[in-house]
Amino acid sequence: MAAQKTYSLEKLFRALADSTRLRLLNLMNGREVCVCYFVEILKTSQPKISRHLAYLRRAGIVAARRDGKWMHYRLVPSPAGAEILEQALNVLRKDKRFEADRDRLKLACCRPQSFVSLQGAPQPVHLANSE
Amino acid sequence: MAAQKTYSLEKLFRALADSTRLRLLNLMNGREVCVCYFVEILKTSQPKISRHLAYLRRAGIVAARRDGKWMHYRLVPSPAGAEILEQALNVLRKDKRFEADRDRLKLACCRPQSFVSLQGAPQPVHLANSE
DNA sequence: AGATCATATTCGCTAATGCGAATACGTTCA
DNA sequence: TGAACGTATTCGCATTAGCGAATATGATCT
Repeated sequence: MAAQKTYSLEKLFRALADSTRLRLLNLMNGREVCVCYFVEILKTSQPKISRHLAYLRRAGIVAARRDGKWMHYRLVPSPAGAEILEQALNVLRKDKRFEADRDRLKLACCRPQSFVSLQGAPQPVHLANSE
Repeated sequence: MAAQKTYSLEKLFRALADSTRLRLLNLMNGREVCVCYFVEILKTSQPKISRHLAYLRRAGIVAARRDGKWMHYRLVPSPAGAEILEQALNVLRKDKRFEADRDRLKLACCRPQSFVSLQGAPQPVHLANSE
């Protein structure tokens, strides 16, 4: 349909060549997550998170959904170069540094009341179509 | 052994986030190739090729071997994040743009005499340990 | 040793990237 | 409507990456 100007693989790798974006993707692996959770878990400034999410969105890797004042992000089911992305997510799953992020996310899901910034925020929701 | 300062995955993706480097890796997939062949096939300046090869070498993805005045490059058997790299090479194998490079390389191997820059140059040699 | 060849590196320069700070936008609720 | 909240975007800056041109290195051959 759309003629891809540059090598799509290069575009994908560019999108993956940043640790903040990798951490975001890792957290989105299997669930739809609200921006405020990213900010809390990664302990990073909100504009920075937002910019990287926009980057991933433009790259066609994630999709956003508005829910009142909250924005939820999830992985796009089958973007171009999906095998690579799947493989990357699998590697992240095994990496201890990224596991720590996921653990903190789970903790925040269990006890959102102990995180000031998450009061009243919609919790991440597990996605069905992910293995 | 060596403590990896940055996320190794990020490093790998950075190395793959450039079309020249992807084309080089594609040509090295399964063979050890002399620099002059890269220059001829990619129709790119020699310093540019050399710099990108140095980048891949520093990233631990390829290794160099000197043979008189010629330098041969090949993929390192099992670098960090090998699954990703393998997957990437597989995607390149299916991509028509990259296939064209490989076709030109094969042509150059068959008829090196018709390429001025390849006179007397050692031909690419197929590697055993690649599937 | 000097010439030649293949390859590597250095030197500006330009363009792209990532960031914090500030600000704008869109929604909800009083 | 206006205040408050969550999120997105803009701005200015510093760092990095990629490039062509020139030059350096290392090997071979006379």
